Amino acid sequence: MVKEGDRQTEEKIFKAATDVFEEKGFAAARMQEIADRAGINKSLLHYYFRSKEQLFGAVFPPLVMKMFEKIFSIFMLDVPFEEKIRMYYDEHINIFIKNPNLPIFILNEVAHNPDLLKKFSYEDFYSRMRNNVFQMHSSEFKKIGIEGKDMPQLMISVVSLAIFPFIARDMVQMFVPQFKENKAFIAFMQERKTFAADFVLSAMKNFKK
Amino acid sequence: MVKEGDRQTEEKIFKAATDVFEEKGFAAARMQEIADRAGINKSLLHYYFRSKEQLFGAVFPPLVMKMFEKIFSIFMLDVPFEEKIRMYYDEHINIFIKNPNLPIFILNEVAHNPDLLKKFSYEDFYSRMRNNVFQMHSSEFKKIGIEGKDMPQLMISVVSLAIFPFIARDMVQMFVPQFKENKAFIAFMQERKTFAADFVLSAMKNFKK
DNA sequence: GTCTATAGAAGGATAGAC
DNA sequence: GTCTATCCTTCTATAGAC
Repeated sequence: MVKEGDRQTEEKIFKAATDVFEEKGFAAARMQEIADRAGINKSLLHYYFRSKEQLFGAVFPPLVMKMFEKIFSIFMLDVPFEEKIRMYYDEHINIFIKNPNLPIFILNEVAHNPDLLKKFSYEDFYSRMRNNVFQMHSSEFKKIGIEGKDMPQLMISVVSLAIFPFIARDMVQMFVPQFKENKAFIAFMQERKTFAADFVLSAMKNFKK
Repeated sequence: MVKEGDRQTEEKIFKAATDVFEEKGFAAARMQEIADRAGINKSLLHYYFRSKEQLFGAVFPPLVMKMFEKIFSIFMLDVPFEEKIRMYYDEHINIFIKNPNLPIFILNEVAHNPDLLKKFSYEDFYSRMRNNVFQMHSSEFKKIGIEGKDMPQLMISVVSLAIFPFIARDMVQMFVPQFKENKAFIAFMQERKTFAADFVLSAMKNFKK
């Protein structure tokens, strides 16, 4: 029978590991720091998760889900495209305001180890989403000259506008020094919800003219 | 007097270090691997560049310049905005096709050590660029309702569309499996030069209607 | 300037007591 | 299940011969 303390400790480790990996990245993360933040010692880490790799393997997938499930769920909704776009920017930017280094962390880890994505099988989401989005709005899209082959360019553009500012935050801060204040940067991203939606919808309106 | 061999060796080290850091990132890069690729041994690395940090410090700034000087030089040109946008996507995407992991590398390193940007003083580029771009095109912009305060949102959007696909390449490959073939991904990015330009220009055309 | 050999430090992992 | 002590490997860095 599992003691109550077990789950608690495992939970503390999991939380600490999530934070440290997300902040530092896999290569720079230290088991010592994870142990410290969890309020235990290194040995106990290895008792619960045999190795650094295993610990990372436990922590990583939920973070990927946190990053992507909103995209999927929103784009699969059966609502008008404009509403979908506005919902997407609202909710996804909210997630990144709460987890500002989630995107750079995930994308950097994946870039150095593409196998990390193998767990998330292609059929699960991606093809379904791409096809459904186009079919749902095909009549809207046809009017403005957007075809199935344009979908990748379009979808990637939509997502770019939400995620990139968080990835390039330090560069953005050089460009606009006020954003060194966290408050100001967040205000900028709040404003971006409507800016990005307007931008995309406006672009699509007369794209093929 | 400096021997000829010196510069050659230093150059080989510099090149090897650039490659390894760019591929692996600072934390995961190994001095041994740099030495191997340079065709020398570890001791000689330390003879030329006292420490890993110093070597990195020598290698990093030129890479930042490679990433950004095109943005600056093109946006400072005195040509119509549309031409500027098309030139920008053409040239910047070309750079990333040749250096696909430059963006994720730089942005990840900077995110974990913001001091890396201190060498690139704010006054050098950023404020000049932001102001000049707006003033150059203020009459064009005024017609379509774009104001000075919109500039950060606009500029960041423009850059997002070029850089993000390279940062998120593995995700993009899940979304469009064909892009696992390098040829197909590059074709996609070639096509993106005009897609992104059309997208931005179309968005701006009736942004405030 | 370049090498071999080795020191020294750090970090991941395990043994064993409680 | 948790701790202390310690091992082992990896990596950075230096000493010293040529």
